[in-house]
Amino acid sequence: MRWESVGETTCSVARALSVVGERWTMLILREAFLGRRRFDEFQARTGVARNILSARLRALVRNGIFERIENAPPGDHVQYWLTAKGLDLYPILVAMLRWGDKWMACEGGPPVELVHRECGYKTRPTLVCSHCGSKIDARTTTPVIRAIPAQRRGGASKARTRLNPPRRSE
Amino acid sequence: MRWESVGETTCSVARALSVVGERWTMLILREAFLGRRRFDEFQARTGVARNILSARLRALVRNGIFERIENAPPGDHVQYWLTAKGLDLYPILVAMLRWGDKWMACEGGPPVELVHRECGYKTRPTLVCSHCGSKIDARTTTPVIRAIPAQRRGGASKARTRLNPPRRSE
DNA sequence: TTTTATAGTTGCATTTCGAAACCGTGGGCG
DNA sequence: CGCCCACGGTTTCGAAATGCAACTATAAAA
Repeated sequence: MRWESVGETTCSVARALSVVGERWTMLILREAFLGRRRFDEFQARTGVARNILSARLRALVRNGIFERIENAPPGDHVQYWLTAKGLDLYPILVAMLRWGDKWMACEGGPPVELVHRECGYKTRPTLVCSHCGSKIDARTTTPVIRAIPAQRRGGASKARTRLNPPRRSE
Repeated sequence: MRWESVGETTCSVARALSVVGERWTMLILREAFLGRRRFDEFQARTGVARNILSARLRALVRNGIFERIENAPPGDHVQYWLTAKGLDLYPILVAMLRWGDKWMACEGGPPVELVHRECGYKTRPTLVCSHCGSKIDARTTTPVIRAIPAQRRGGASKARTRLNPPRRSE
């Protein structure tokens, strides 16, 4: 299977990855969420090669993540603005930030912290249940398959695996 | 800049991406969170080529995401178990799932839903502020840079960009 | 003994990436 | 006018990653 066809799956994760799953794309988006909007800014901040950046930006515009604005003041430069669809990628970025902070920490603590402007305090955004409001993790959540996602091979006989969420001993 | 060196950045997002940012990796993890543990299961479910899968699994084990267990019952097969570090990637996957559900929806609604076992209800996990508990998004949060992340070029004079979070008119 | 299942590895054609050079437009300026 | 620079790319080309199929190794089953 080629990577380009993961977006044609019925899986929402795969579809999301078809938009943001390429190398550099999330780093470009990181810069966008930090307020950068120009080609050369993205290039200098992320270190991505210019041709790759060009291709990624084009794809992101095509996928409705960025809006490309020419002749934008000040200076009439080209600018890339996050759309509502793009802004909505924020939780993915934050989830990566939090995991990186926890498991790949630099010496001296996380280089970026978030402030929640509504309450004014530093925040470490957390995933909670939309129903009961308590914290969510892999152990306390069960996936329920609704549509059968196109079995690749027919072999669903005795080797059928259970769809239980993972539970380790530790 | 080569992709392999993004993990040496001080940015937590980049460091996270150095572990889960390769093609196929998140799809392999999706299957892991669905309870798959075996090589051929991952292969059949994701459609990734076997050599690529082999390389990804090796890297994930090296990075402490999977634990590789040989001679595991039943059947003495090799199994890949998520470690605590791996299980903690769940919010990233869920964030992608939620975004895909919202913006790349299939006809007929999302193919997978989540049930929160603690409360017993279907849940759509949401990111909230760890301090005040209200919903978080890109508009209501401000990043604060703590350590200066190694400027690539010196040009931080008048062209210095503001570090404001993006705000669109729409 | 032969077949099957599992977990890979190998070889090779194709695709993508990465670095640097180049290009086109527009402005500032002497 | 003629020159230089900033910006936003594109082009070129060698290097690396990917994708597919075939092959291997090991152990169990038939």
